[in-house]
Amino acid sequence: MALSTAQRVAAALRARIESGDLPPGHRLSEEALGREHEVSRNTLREAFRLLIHDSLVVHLLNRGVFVRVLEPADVTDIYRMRAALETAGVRAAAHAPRTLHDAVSATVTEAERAAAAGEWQQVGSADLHFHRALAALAQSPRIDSAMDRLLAELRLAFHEMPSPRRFHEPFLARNRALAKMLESGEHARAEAELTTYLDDARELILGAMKEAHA
Amino acid sequence: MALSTAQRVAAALRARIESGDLPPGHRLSEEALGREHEVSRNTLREAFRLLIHDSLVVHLLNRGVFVRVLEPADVTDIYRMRAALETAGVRAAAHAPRTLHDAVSATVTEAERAAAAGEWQQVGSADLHFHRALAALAQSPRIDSAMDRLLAELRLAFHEMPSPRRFHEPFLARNRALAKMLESGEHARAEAELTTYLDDARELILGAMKEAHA
DNA sequence: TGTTGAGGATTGTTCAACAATATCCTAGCC
DNA sequence: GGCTAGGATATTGTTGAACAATCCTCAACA
Repeated sequence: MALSTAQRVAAALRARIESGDLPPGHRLSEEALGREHEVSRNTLREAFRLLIHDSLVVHLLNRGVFVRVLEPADVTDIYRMRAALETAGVRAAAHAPRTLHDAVSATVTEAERAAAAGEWQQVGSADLHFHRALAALAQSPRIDSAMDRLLAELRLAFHEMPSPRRFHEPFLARNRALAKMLESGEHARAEAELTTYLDDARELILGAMKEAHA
Repeated sequence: MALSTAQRVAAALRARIESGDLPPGHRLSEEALGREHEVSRNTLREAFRLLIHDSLVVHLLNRGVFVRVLEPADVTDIYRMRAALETAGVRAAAHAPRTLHDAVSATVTEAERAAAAGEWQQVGSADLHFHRALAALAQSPRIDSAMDRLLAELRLAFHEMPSPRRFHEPFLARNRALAKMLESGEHARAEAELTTYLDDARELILGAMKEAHA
């Protein structure tokens, strides 16, 4: 067993949350989930703690854990921190090894292939990979894991998106452009573009959220 | 019951770690500590989880929990992420409300007062507060809590510092200068100074660590 | 209509027993 | 002498249970 039981259960729950099987706001009953996944309450609670650390769920005393509901303020906040981490990556691009640059280009290609196939869900995943690769240019394990957590949170907001295509399509070309700027060493321009890019993306998500709740 | 047994034990362990009674790298035996603190292993494990969240200890599957030991690579990494977050704060300084700017100045004054009193331990705390205040200019709760965790980790490295005064004294004036640049709107200059500032601080810590291990 | 309180359901805490795993020690081999 | 295999031992992982504390529901009541 390479993974502990709690880690295994946490991974399963994470998948169920990200797939929408366990929707935002849903309460995770200890008794029900313990029965479904065939683990004791103690182990399940340990799994919950792992998810809490990823802030995929929130814990309310004596009330249990709930799948996180993303408020507009959360989206704004997440994009602020993303901007900080991805900017750090872009600024360190000059000192990053070739493998990390190649990884950035690879994610753009991945997104373009998925778009050509009409797999807009996959385009979304590739887009997240692209931004993770940008932050990875900073060569910092702590930045990497912080990015992973942020993007996992953000995935919760995507559930409210009506049309993945309408959201992701405009960014395909911008991702490619950004990757090209990094390749050619136009770091200052890349940094400026990244800022407006993230501002635009944030506004699109906030707009969609407002629509969904109206 | 205001505090659970686990919280009480966690506080006791935290004190023992910070006092050096439980040195970095030391394994926290469930059986031994359970006997000493007169709690069951399960309760002790709950206490461990609280310490893990503060990253005061690390958990290795089937091997137990160990008092965290900071490697030079960790210090380098922490400073990379600090640079990303504090730079984000400085760049957002123009849009930050007055109260946040006042908070920055207040921490500088706090440090100067402690230095005048010869309380170099307090100067160290004030310095951490200063950097937290810088990051806070970004107005992002997630950045704030990430900074808190980074600074808590860094505190472990301070244990290896032979002379708090020699480390902190040179930065008193630089903190004041940085605060002044922000007040007067010299954002670009503040950003540049912050970068070299953090590089210098990192090298000082790395040097002290190398000395301690030699 | 709003409030109060009993009760039932759920989580919080702790425990001790059993299973799974790592570590250490010894014997045998090169 | 140094090294590897494998079994004894020590330690952590997991479980189910018991009990306490808290929240929620819903009916009775002012």
